[in-house]
Amino acid sequence: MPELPEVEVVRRGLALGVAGRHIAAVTVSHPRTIRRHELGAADFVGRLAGRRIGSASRRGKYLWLTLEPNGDEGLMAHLGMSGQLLLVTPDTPTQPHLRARFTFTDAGLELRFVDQRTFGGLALVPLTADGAGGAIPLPVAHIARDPLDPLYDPAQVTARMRRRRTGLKRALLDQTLVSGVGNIYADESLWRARLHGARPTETLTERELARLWAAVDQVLIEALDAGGTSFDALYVSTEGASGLFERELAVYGRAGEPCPRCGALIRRDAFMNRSSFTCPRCQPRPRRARG
DNA sequence: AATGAGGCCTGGTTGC
DNA sequence: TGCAACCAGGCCTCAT
Repeated sequence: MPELPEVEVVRRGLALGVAGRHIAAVTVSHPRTIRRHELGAADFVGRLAGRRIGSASRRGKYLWLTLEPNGDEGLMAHLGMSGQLLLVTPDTPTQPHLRARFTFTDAGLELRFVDQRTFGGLALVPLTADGAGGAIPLPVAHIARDPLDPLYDPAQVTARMRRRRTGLKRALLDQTLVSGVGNIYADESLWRARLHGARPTETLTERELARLWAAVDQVLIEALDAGGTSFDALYVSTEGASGLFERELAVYGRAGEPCPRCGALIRRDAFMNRSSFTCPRCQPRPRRARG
């Protein structure tokens, strides 16, 4: 599942593979893929042709390519659950779930958006000031900075978190509080910090939250170093490579296996129509639980 | 305003 | 064997 480390791997691939190149032509083969591009496929395709790509940026799980000459527009992408941005030779056979295709004037590798479950999408969007001298796509300007952002401020996130009246894991997954963390890295971070996701946010101490942010940083960086987590092979880099972090997962997807720290059996619980994995001994469920 | 539930999607897996 | 139900889950919309 693409969360922050996976998206960052893809961003790096795009920075190396498409920055500075001129788009020749674009084709869109599934309308849902550009559902966030309000003016439709013809507008999307027409406005991209001939544009030069500037840089590849990211916030949380969103990434975007700035478009020149003005740099005030961007091609925004979200991978959803199964989106892939692949750099392939033009003669590569059409993938079963190919949704969009970008060719370039230099006849080098082309860019393909492949997305089995179509939760992902592309849109051509205006960029707006991010309040710190940078730019951010207007539709995602409300997303919080992520832990790898130089301007990310854990003390501020701690303060906001303690004002919430919700459960810890729910808050950790809220992209307007801190972005980039999804179900896998939320569970891994909570396990490392020995916190249960059902802790009411207002009961968390500064010390506990400091422990959590340290764990989040660690998990994200280690996952990035491993090239991300390719839990069901739906996530790959621009070169088609799987990430290797799955083998490092302590709890996610490991129900019934021993906790790597204490040996108690990992449990799976339903949470928000999905799953949460915890160690019952390292992360006892609080008496006053929320979520 | 803040919080939470529901819906969108497809294909692999599971159970009958 | 065949079919239906289930599951993965990020994020948007809507209700409270």
